[in-house]
Amino acid sequence: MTLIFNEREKCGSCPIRHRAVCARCDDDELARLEEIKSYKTFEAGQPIIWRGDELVTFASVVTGIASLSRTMEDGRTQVVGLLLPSDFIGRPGREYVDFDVTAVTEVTLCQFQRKPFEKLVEEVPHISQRMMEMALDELNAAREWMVLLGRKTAREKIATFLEMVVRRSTIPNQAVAQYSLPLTREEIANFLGLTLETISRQLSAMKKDGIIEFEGRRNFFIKNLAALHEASGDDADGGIIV
Amino acid sequence: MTLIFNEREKCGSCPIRHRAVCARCDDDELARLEEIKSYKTFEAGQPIIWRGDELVTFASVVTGIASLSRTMEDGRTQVVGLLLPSDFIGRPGREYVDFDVTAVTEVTLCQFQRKPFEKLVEEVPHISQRMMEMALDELNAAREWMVLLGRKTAREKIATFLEMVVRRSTIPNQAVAQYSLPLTREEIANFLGLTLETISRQLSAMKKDGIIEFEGRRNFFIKNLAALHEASGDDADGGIIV
DNA sequence: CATGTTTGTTGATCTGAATCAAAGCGCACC
DNA sequence: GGTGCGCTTTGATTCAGATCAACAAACATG
Repeated sequence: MTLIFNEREKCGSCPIRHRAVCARCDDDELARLEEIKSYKTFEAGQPIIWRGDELVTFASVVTGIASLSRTMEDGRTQVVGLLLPSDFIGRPGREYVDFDVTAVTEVTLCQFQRKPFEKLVEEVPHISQRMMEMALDELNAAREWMVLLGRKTAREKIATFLEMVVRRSTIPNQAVAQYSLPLTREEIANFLGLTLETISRQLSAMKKDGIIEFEGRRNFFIKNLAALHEASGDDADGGIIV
Repeated sequence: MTLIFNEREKCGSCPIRHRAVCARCDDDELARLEEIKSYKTFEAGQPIIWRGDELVTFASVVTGIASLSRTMEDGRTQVVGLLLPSDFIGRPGREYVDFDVTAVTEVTLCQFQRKPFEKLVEEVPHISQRMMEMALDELNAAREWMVLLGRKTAREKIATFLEMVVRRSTIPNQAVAQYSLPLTREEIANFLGLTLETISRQLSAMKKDGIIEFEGRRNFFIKNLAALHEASGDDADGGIIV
């Protein structure tokens, strides 16, 4: 459903396979990638790049979670996406960065130098095809999120968010059905277009309604998945039709 | 700024040049396009395709305006984008349609058969490159809109919308500075995540504040561009950095 | 050119979420 | 195992925008 939480793949040349890049690369192409790549780690909370910065490298998230956001002059901020392992950062063909990228947890990136990477995109057709597909997937995710932001109630927004966390959990430990919120209340609020108090209140309400159960601040169980889905405002099978 | 209102280009093989397709095509490629294309016209208000429909053709808007939207089970609807001449409809690699497409005005499409078009995308590298760029542009537009939907006030939303109309007007007749709303109050509301009453009230308020002046329902003048921009909540030059 | 129909305005009232304001809880750090 | 700080919860109040309800203006239609 979203750019948020994409499927992960292992890759020989790198701890993860960069979805956009190496899935169909031959040895020669992989070698070219090796030459222009480097790793960099950011601590939780650190900015990775700011809107308006000159774009000097592209990158793939290797571990951790980063957020893509925009902050207005008066401080209101909207998170427009989450970046998970294998997600791509950067936009071939642009000089400047469009949104702030921030490390939510500790984040390791695999960076690629801009010019040689752009050359690669131009010369290797399957890379631009893959990037097109990724961009279209993210576009769909962004549009789904527009519906959430524009038309859903606070409760529906949170239910949708929880469903997303459940659906995209790294380790789907169905046995216990225990999950973990990747974000603080405030970050969730900025992602859903609400305030942190509203997040807190709605989570409490859903707890009271027997839909979820918390264990500490981050960990939770789903006690009633059907009710959660019901509360999300999405039809039937949560956008399997998409 | 948005997918909405893209720059238009003339094209020999077609009343418009399909931004994604023919900009860099050679004669052979254009000939292949000719073979798989056909025109179709839809009346204002008519649905063009529904979410969930099987995707059988791609298309480029030739004339008119179409909207991309999602309607929830209870009727709440969110417009997630407007499609203008030269904008592309469809998603190579997908079987089904993700959002409803509706003719806002009378719309003429130039349609391409799906299979041969996908083949073309695979075989002609510059087409997938162009489509990637388009998708990335639209992604950016969608994310900007997410900020609007999630964090802007009613007045800011409408000011932003008016600015967009002004910036992207087909004929920038700066002499008179008269513009025309492409949508009804209700459509604007569904695009901005508001109700039609709020649109009407805010437009009246801006009229009272001497920012705009109406002539009939659709036509308006900007009396105070600086104030309009001020009201949009965007910084400095309206996202030229983007 | 009267008449119905759709679209837009304006007013009154309601309400969901924001805002303002304390507490409470967890957690890291001495 | 306190002590302080950053999160989180909860309560009271406000307010922007929704909702409900007329009415008016524009437009199409016979």
